[in-house]
Amino acid sequence: MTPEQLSQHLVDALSTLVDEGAVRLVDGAPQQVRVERPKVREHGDYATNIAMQLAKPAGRPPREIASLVADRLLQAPGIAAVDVAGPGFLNIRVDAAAQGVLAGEVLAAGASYGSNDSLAGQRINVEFITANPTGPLHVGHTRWAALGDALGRLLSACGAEVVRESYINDRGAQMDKFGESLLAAAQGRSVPDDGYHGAYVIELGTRIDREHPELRDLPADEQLVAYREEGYRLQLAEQRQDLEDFRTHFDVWYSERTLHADGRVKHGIEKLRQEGHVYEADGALWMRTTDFGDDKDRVLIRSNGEHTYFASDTAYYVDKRERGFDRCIYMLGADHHGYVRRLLAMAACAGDDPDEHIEVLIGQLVKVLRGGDELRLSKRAGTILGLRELVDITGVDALRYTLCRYPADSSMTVDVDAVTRQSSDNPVYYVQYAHARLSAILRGAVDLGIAAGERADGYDPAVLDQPREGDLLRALAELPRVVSQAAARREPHRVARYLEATAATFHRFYDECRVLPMGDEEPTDVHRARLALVAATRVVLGNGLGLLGVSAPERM
RNA sequence: GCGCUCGUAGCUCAGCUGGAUAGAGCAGUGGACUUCUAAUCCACCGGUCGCAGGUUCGAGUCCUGCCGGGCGCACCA
Repeated sequence: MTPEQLSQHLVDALSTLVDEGAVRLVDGAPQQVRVERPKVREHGDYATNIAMQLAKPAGRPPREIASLVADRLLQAPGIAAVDVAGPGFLNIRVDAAAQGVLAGEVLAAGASYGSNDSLAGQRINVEFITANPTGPLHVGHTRWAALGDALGRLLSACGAEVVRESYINDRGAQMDKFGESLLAAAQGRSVPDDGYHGAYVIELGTRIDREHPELRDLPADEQLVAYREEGYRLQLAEQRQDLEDFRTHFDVWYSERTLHADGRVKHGIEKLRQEGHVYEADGALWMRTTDFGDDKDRVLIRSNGEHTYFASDTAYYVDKRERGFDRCIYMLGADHHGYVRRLLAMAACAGDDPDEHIEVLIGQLVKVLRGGDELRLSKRAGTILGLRELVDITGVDALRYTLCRYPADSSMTVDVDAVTRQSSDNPVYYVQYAHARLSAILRGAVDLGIAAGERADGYDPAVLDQPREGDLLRALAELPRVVSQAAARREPHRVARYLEATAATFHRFYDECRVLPMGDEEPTDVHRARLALVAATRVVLGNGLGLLGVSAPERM
């Protein structure tokens, strides 16, 4: 029995009570009842506080309602016991056989177990890592790469149509500074103070000089443009390669330049003008974002005729909506949180509902410790520990998992030395080890000629009546709600935490319950049932790791 | 000054939109491998949930005010 099925039994029980007039509720019986897994074993397999919630509207003591629900619920199939406890909790125990069938359900669903249709029909655009193509990606980008990609996988698992997008800031003054820096480096001059610094600038500059000696003869201004463009091309290619190697794939790389070149900026501003939120003042063109909660109005076109960055953003948003996305998710660093309000106001100015069509997630910055000191991440100062270096040190799995483990809105510290040194007690290995262990058992079963465990119907669910078996079954039953909740709340870290808890539950099961027959022992129903449970657990861990983009090894 | 955000065990962090005795990992102490992977398991140690009020049957969680850290407040990108 899954929590969802148990919930339904509770809903049914309550409806019956309301229909019979045993409980009077103005709004009728609730459509949903949440069941939770108690921390203490004595509180049953599942518990609910529904009676306490209904006490006030029903005008009766919670324990009295609980008692009525308990009697009714006991008549539902698969319910072994229902107790009223404390102020009015319902503690529920589920029949072993009813619980045991879950292993078969997991096996039947296979790779799709955990997926659901809670977001079916939604077209979602997920934008993350908006970087300047002027240097390697740093740790902050890396966090979003892991988290953004995982969120994309989660939303897809909930049935949404997801497009992952990265916006390229390839327009503006910083691009020229980049070009100047590269050229200076190529000519052996020192890089301007306000330019880009770091070893990669020297390397890139000299590389361009080496590969394109013909640029030496160009006039200075053309030389600058050539360096800027070649540097852009090479740097972007490197970013993309680094991300692909990190298993983060973008469906669309969106260039800010093309927004202007294709006239989409003009179109976007026109759209806002039609909505009536654009005006001219002091020789500049403004958007009246204060109509929708912004602190002040924002300039789209400066009095000198140049478009602001915000104008590009506006056009980009309008374009996303016109490409058919119901919802646009932005994942921004904490240093941009001051931008949130105007983005939401901008969406409202475009005639949209900010609660419905746009969503901004803020990720706290990542601190990096190395040698006990905090590393300041400045691209210009050249003190960068990049995605590439981090991956080289820790490996893709460990880094992705570590970055996915924490909620985006909490700051985190990555101690490079610790990650390097402790690589064997990183939680990712704990989960992966469980998967490898499960795989080893299943290999052993094949060797012994017991293949029944792989089949959904090849076992007797009723023999899975040990506490550790029940714990494990209930853990497996959680995956669907973990996935839908993690997706709904945009919190991939819940998947990681769930995997750790489930791996722990499995390790305890393994410690106490022998799965394969020993020696010359003949396979029994218990062996076959436990094999089904083991196979189901492997499916769950494999699917969960997949949602985080982390590999599920067969051996370690 | 205004705004956003975070303060939970020695360290890194969870805490399932208000539930029962606040949890993991690491660090520390002590145990468990003749048979499926010991990268594992078990036990112990460890807390004024920043502080003070408030809301209610019930608050780490919601509200207010302080204290402390981070970040942001452009006709910059």
